Amino acid sequence: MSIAHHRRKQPELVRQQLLEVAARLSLEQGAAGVTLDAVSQAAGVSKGGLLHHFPNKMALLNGLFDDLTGKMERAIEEEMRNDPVAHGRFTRAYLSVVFALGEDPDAQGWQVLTIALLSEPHLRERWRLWVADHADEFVGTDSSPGCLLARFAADGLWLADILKSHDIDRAMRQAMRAQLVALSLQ
Amino acid sequence: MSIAHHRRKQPELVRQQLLEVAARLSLEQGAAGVTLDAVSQAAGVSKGGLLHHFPNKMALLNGLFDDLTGKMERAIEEEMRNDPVAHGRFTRAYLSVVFALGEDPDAQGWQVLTIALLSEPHLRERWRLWVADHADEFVGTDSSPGCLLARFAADGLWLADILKSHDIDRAMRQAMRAQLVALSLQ
DNA sequence: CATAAGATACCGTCTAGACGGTTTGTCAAG
DNA sequence: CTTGACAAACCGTCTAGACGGTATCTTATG
Repeated sequence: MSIAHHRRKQPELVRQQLLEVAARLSLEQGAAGVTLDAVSQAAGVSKGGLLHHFPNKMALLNGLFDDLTGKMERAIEEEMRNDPVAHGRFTRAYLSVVFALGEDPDAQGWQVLTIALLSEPHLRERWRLWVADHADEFVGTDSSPGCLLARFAADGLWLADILKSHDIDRAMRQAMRAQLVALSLQ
Repeated sequence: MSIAHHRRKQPELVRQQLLEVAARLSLEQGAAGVTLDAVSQAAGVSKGGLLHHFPNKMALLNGLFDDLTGKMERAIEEEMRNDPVAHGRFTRAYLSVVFALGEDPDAQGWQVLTIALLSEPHLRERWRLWVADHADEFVGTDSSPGCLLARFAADGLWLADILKSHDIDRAMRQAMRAQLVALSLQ
């Protein structure tokens, strides 16, 4: 007899809400803040409702992971399509996405979430696989020391963005990006 | 009247044990594995004993953090003393320490622990401060784009070491390090 | 140098609450 | 009228921490 029982059913929307809320909570309170109670409550759904969409907590975290890597994947593919040079193409797309991440305020949550995910051993392994798979796929064009270094530097910048430990102005960012792009061609 | 009551008291050793065990647990089971019960039991101390040395869980985590940054600090100072060139001296010391970290199998735990620590918002803030302080201290010699990039790349490599996502052979590592040292002089 | 007095280093038990998950029930849409 | 989408109550386990007690260590004093 609750309100939620009477409202229009919209499972896909609720599912999305749950993922979004879980991401926000991990941003604000760290990985420990992502509890079934907290997530379901903040999403305006009962715990039973949450567990209907994700049969257990791991499934929720995996869903989060899939969501993130999916977006990343698409952004990278998009960038690669617009790059005529084969050598280092993946690396440049990667740079592009990571740099964009640091500049878009919307994407902030995205980043801290990644840290939270990394603290879960199972998800760390999944990420390892993701990276290894991509390194493998583009071994012909993106395995030079220059490309590797460029991607490492991008990761470091991404980490710095998360921690907000340096504040780097736009000009500096662009200069660094140019230098890394040059590295990717090397 | 337990055995432990009668054994020789050795507070400093017990304290060290507790920190060591906590680090090991976070390595093996992720941040969630670091519970007062697990740590105290694995260290052969009662939970009361643990809470005598560290009045609450946060104090234990802070202790871990202090331990790690302390070691890092000393290693960096040591390296800096042996570097005659002023420009980029801190960056090169940083590179040296981070590269050494990836090569020393003993230091493996060190790394994963860092991830676990980063998932705790309070400790993430402490790390941010650590980085910002050092960047500030050496702003005269280590704030060029080259130095910044070199340190970012080192962080990226460190992340890769944690995830074991790439396996980079020794020659490649040395080549990359040489390139980053060159960057630090730029 | 012996020893009493206090400080320090623990131990073992207990508790309140949080957490992941189960079960049972209710409503609505096709 | 069956099934998918939830709600609500409940359970067992785990966790952080409080607490009171006991054994060892240190230091000051006679």
